[in-house]
Amino acid sequence: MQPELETPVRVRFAPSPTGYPHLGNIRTALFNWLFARHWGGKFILRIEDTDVTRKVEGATETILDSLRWLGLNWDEGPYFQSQRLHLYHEAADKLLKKDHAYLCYCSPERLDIMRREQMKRKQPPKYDRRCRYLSQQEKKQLETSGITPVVRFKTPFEGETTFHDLIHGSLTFKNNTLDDFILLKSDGYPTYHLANVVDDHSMTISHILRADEWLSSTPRHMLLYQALNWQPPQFAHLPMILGPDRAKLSKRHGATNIADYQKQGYLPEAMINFLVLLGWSLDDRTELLSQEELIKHFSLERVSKTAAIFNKDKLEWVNGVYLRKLSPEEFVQQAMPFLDRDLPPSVKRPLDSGYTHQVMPPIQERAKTLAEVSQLSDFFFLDELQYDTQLLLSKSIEPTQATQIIQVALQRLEAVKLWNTTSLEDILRPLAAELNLSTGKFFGLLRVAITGRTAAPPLFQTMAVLGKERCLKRLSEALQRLCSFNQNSKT
RNA sequence: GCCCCCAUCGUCUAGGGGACUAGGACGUCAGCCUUUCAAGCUGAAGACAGGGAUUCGAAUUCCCUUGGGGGCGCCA
Repeated sequence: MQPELETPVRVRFAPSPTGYPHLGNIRTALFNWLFARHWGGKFILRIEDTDVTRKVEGATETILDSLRWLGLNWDEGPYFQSQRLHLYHEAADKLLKKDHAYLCYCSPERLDIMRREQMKRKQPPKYDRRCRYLSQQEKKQLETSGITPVVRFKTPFEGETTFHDLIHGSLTFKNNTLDDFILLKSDGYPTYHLANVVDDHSMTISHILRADEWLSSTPRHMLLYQALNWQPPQFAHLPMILGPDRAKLSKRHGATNIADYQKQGYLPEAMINFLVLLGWSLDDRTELLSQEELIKHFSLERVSKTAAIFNKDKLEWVNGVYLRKLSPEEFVQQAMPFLDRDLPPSVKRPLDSGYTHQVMPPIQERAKTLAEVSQLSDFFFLDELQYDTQLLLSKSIEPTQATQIIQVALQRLEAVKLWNTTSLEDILRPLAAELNLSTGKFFGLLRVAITGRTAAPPLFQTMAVLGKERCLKRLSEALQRLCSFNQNSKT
């Protein structure tokens, strides 16, 4: 599998700008990139914009942005097929001249009707090759008819096409199951098959690493290489990434665009680590690999043949691991834009950097994505806490008792001079005993009063960061809540 | 309908004739730690799709069946 020494590794990522790149596209890009980096070859970017009707504005820029975000830097390109039309016409002319192709005047309507009927008769939908058998006279007539023809390939009727795939091994297709596919459309643009073969040849691509969905068009491509008398590259068809319903990944699977993952606060390193494990493994235990390790160890031999189902839970786990590996400074830096974006507008901007640094350490341990950060930490930033007063009343604490407890706590805390994690613990822990309460009950009550929720970072640390003033204010507010709650329940 | 690919725990995978009582990870469950949550630690449940064949021996090789996926466009 080691590339021949005389053929330098040149691989390409060739998306079409008809939508935003999804996980599968990016995984293909990643494998190509890793393969190039591993062998010291070139990673080439080519935009296959030959379908004028499906072109999506901004898609190319999104593709480039996504690759940049992930650090999948390219060495050449992006090339645009729409700017290379002369190459495809040249090849089509060559094929026409060598009698490997012919002009076809059939209308899309005729082809459509034909296909429908074939389907109805449960037959494989194939072009009937009508224009392949046109008489000289018919040809002349059609030439002057004003119809712009397409160019079709003359697929051999007999024989079979065999090629070697680096992942699947030797594969054979019977030629009579293929039809005369179109090379050049009537708008002058090439189809995928022609453009792909021409470009891979002219860019001296050494290995084609693409998704399995292309496997069945490979014999067509082989036939083209033969007809053009070109040496084909090596093929490696990568397993597909499927949605949880086992179907090809698409919009209805929710977030499949790679850009969405950026917005949701996944780190590019985590994304890469996760994606590489979808179809490749180092051994029987390694889950976490750095970029350097990936480049060092990546090989097609360890690419699996089976399609993988995208598993979001594992992605979240990987991302959590990478998030926790960040230094506190790096984490704050990464989290800032998300806080700025997601915290309620009532929190004044710009955010206090020093304060945010104090808040983030316990959040870093808990966040699976950066988008969760604001949600996990908003009570540190908010002036007014919104929560259900019921939270102050656990099964075992009565409203009057809760009121008393908070009053006592408030009293003691008001007197505190040195406000830090240890001093708070030194005061509150004995107080639990004094009140004859379990720490769980006591701290739990205070936690709700201080944070407005039952699950939060450690209490003393939280209080220390919030500061004395804010804590006392929140305790008073809790008392008020209990007060009005008592009145309401009396009436 | 035709052609092609694929088949190990729910999911990602290790496995290339004996090292398999089938290993790891996510998730799940239980316990520990603990002021809650998270993290961490320990443990548990959990798979070779089925049937033939080859072989002293098969998750591993071959065949069939079944299941899943992909392709069959003037889309890529």
